[in-house]
Amino acid sequence: MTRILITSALPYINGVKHLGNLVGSMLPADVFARFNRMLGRETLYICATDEHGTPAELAALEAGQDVRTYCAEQHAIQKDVGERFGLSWDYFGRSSNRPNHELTQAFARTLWKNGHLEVRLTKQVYSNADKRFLPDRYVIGTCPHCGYERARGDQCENCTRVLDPADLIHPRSALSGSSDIEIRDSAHLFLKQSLFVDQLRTWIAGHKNDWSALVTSIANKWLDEGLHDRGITRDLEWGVPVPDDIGDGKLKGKVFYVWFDAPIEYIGATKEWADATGKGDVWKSWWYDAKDVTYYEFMGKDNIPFHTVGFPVTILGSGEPWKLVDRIKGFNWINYEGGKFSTSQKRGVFMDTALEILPADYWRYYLMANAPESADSNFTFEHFAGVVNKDLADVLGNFVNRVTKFCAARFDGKVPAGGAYGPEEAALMAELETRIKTYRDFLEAMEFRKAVGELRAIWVAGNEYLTRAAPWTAIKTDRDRAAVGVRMGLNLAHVFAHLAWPIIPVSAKKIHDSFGVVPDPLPWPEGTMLELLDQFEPGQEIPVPDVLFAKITDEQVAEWTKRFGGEGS
RNA sequence: CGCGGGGUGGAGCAGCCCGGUAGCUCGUCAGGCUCAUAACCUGAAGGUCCUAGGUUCAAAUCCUAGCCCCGCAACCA
Repeated sequence: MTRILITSALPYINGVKHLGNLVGSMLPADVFARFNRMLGRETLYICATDEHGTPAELAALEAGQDVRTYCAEQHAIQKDVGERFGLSWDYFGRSSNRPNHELTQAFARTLWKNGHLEVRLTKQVYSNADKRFLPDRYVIGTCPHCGYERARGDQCENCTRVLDPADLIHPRSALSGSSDIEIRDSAHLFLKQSLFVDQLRTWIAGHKNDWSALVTSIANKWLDEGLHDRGITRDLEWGVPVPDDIGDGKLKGKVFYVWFDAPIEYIGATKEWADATGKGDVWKSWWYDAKDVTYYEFMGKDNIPFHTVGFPVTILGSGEPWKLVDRIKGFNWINYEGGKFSTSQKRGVFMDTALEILPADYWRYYLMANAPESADSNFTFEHFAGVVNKDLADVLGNFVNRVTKFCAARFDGKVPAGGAYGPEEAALMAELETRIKTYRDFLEAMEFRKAVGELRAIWVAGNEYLTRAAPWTAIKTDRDRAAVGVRMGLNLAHVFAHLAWPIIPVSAKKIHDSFGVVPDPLPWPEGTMLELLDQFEPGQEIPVPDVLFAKITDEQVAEWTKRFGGEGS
């Protein structure tokens, strides 16, 4: 049987991620992992913090902390908030941990041995004031083309021309503002990506039908523009050191570029998982010569080039049977109240503050129902409140509430006996059979927006049925008829919770608590509709659960819009 | 001519690959029901499918040109 390996793009270490980061990677990966676990498939969902690179060093500097301490602290924070969001990763590792160091160095050694790396002398900007090399974007100066005074070293955002830091007039450090900078020669390792263009093209073409247009078009774009050889080392302190046996000693004190080591951490974190759970070498069976594994990656569109070109070159270049990704699920952006989410400007809703105002399931449902799959989508508190109130509170929450309350009022809160399912129930079961199949197919295809739409339609079918069965009317003349309606209603609530579990696990569990259902993960509801919808023995007590979803008020919408930097702030 | 995505009733989306009288959710209006979180159910109104050409018996769907919005543009992650 096929094993399912899932990774979501690694969240960068510099602070808690916002909803835009979440919706494109970790959340859909989690939903998909839960879905696969429900189906009884052996599933491994791996994630980790991406900790190396200049921004981490700078963030640590700003926080007044040693970079190691900073990363350790931020990792703990992200792990905690992720878990509180219900992210069910099997392991949440760290790219700075030992397994990734070892694997990254091993991959580099193999690439070196295979002749795919070479040492080149490059010119790097060094700031004497900051005592560090500056990446292009941290050098600012006057644009030689248009005279714009705040042009960055890589590009002038005024005239959009691509620049070299050496072109800038009056170059200075973006960190300290010091113009005491110089150009130094620095040796670096380059990965000869250009050798792999044909292989990549064939590989990508082979996935034309199972990757989205977004993914293949971005991948092909990079190939079409000509794949440059890529520098994979940096003049930094914090990172995976280049081993002495690579590059004839010319690379002493350098580290690998964060984009070289970060994807390898997918493998590294799997080893961390195996180490932590006493599984020894099992980690390797997921990655090496793993023909029975289907590997899924989830990411925002900014990450696509690195997963369709960068990381695959590392794998292909090794010449070893490491697992290449099978299915890539790419997402567009989610914008915030008409603008961009911004970590630096603290604009938008972040995972930790989101949980301060509402439980995770509200966010999980909304984000999956509006996942930016075909185009960028826009988050507004108004829209959010509308969707949550309608779908979660009115359609699902109210359904569970009305059926359990009626059961409590008229049947002592016990599954009623009497009567038998008839044509009305048969029609409902026929509809649900189709819809549940459709829902499952959408989840299987990672079409989350459509899946949630179908889930909602399933809930609506329950409300429609209840209106037709009208046990509150039937009970006046035909107690058995009313009993049938209530029994079916209770069974529906139970099945609804099952189906919703991948998306809103906490709420699903709340419903199940009333029905005395305990397994975790829950099995996917298999079997005939009759088996599914006639599960409870008459007489079983069904307590009325607390209101599942409180409605969001207009006042809250106004307050949150203001508080989180929306329009008018 | 840098690249990619998008432009469909008031809002958010599906349909476009494989042409055949425009579909879903919200919102609005009317009705029903009264078990329920003023909820649920039924029905209705509302669209030049960005623009202009072209192909075709027939185009939201294919082709051409243009306009507008968003993102990316590789050593920033």
